[in-house]
Amino acid sequence: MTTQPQVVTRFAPSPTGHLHIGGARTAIFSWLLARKMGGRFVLRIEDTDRERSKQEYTDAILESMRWLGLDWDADPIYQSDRDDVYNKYIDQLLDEGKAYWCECTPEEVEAMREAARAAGDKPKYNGHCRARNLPAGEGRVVRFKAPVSGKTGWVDLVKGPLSFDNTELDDMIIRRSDGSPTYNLAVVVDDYEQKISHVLRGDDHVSNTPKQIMLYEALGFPVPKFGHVPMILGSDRKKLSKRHGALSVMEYEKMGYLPQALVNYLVRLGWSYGDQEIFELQELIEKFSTDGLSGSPAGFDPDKLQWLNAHYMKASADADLAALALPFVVRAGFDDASIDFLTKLVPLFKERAKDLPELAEAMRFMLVSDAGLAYDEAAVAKALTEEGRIHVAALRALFAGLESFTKDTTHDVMARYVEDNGLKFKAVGPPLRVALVGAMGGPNLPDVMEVLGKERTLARMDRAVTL
RNA sequence: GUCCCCAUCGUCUAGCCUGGCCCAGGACACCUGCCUUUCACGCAGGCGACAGGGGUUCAAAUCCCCUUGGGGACGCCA
Repeated sequence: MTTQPQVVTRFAPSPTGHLHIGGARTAIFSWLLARKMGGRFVLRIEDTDRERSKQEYTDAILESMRWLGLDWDADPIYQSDRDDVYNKYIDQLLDEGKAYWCECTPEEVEAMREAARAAGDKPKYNGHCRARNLPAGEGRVVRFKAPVSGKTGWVDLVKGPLSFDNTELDDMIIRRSDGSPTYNLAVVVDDYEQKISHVLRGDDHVSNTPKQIMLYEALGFPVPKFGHVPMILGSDRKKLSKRHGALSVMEYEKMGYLPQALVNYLVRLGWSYGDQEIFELQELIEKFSTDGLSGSPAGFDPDKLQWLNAHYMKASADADLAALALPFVVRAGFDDASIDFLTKLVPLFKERAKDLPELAEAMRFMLVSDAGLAYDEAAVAKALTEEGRIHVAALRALFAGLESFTKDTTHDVMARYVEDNGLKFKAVGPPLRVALVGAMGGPNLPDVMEVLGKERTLARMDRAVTL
């Protein structure tokens, strides 16, 4: 039986910072494509920049991936311990006359670029050492002998047919003077060795693609399919980058967003499936296709992320949301809060918050001690009038006689009280609310009382009438 | 400067490939109303876009060209 060539995608971060949302989005797309096609998703740490790469960033990136729910199929490979592999291929290119040693200094090359720029051309290396047949030597780099005519093109998964005139490209360095490979060489070698079939990456890589295709061809490797997803723009329509407002995935976690909300938001930013907005992870895998990817850049909209976050909070099981909220509750000053109590609180509050800090804040009046409850002055003035206090006191007496103190029994007591005295609910609701909550908003009173319990409910009412 | 890409409501987008069903649909945000003791949720409405100009065609958001605007890339970074 014949098998389809397996789909293998990859995410190849460079550990020079945390995983930011742009990187996270391409990682998600790549992961989705692999999962959808029943293929493999692998990781590669591109740490050839020895100056800026840090292990702690690698760890943080992997942690963010896990948090987002993206799993990978093999241990990540690190480019930093593959120099011999790269050199093997560089030597091959050298042997075949497809690359050459160059002794031009960075300053000299810069001068060439300046000259080209001045002439209105694209800044390029001028090929000074191309035909000199220099041997290896201290301080020398290896350059790739790029074709000087013709075109290099491919059919992009996102943008369709794309092509570049080879005269646009120069002889790129593939091996630095310190012996390490440069990005373009290392990517090609690794994508080949990891058998990557589909490369999904940011738009900022399109101009690297022809260079890489040349390398694939020179090396005799099959060329994978490429798809370039547009950048994420900030509110000022500028590219979102590490130094320009791109927040890291970790920061969203700290701000109290749920991973599924971030994933859903990021996926919909640049990808669509008809009019659908909400996608569970499993559904995303079923419905994802590179066909739905948009070719135009998208602006980041924090409001919509918030809306999705609110949605996923509402959709969460109470206990799960309670666990998620716990750290935020602790941070709000209640380090003795228990998951059990929070689990009872969550159903009353999850529709009233868009993120975890808001949730913790909304629950504050339930978490705080009865004596420590803060009363909003305006609310007290408005609802705890003389008449209001009379109702609170009367209700207090009725509640005190209750055997079973549940939302149903307290509700019945209130209903009967209102009816017996020919009142409107509006006359007793607000004063009771202010007595228990300290303010005018919040969940249904019977729900609040049930969770608070009889003792605490009465304590708050006692305190309120003396205010 | 050179090359590449992109262009539908404020934002994300559907529609564009395979012109007519689109005087353009959905979502976020915003506004109004309903529900409710309150806040929120929810529900029902509303506001709001085919960048401009030329073509092609009986017919263009959809195809072609130009202009404008935006983005990206031009590294011994990735």
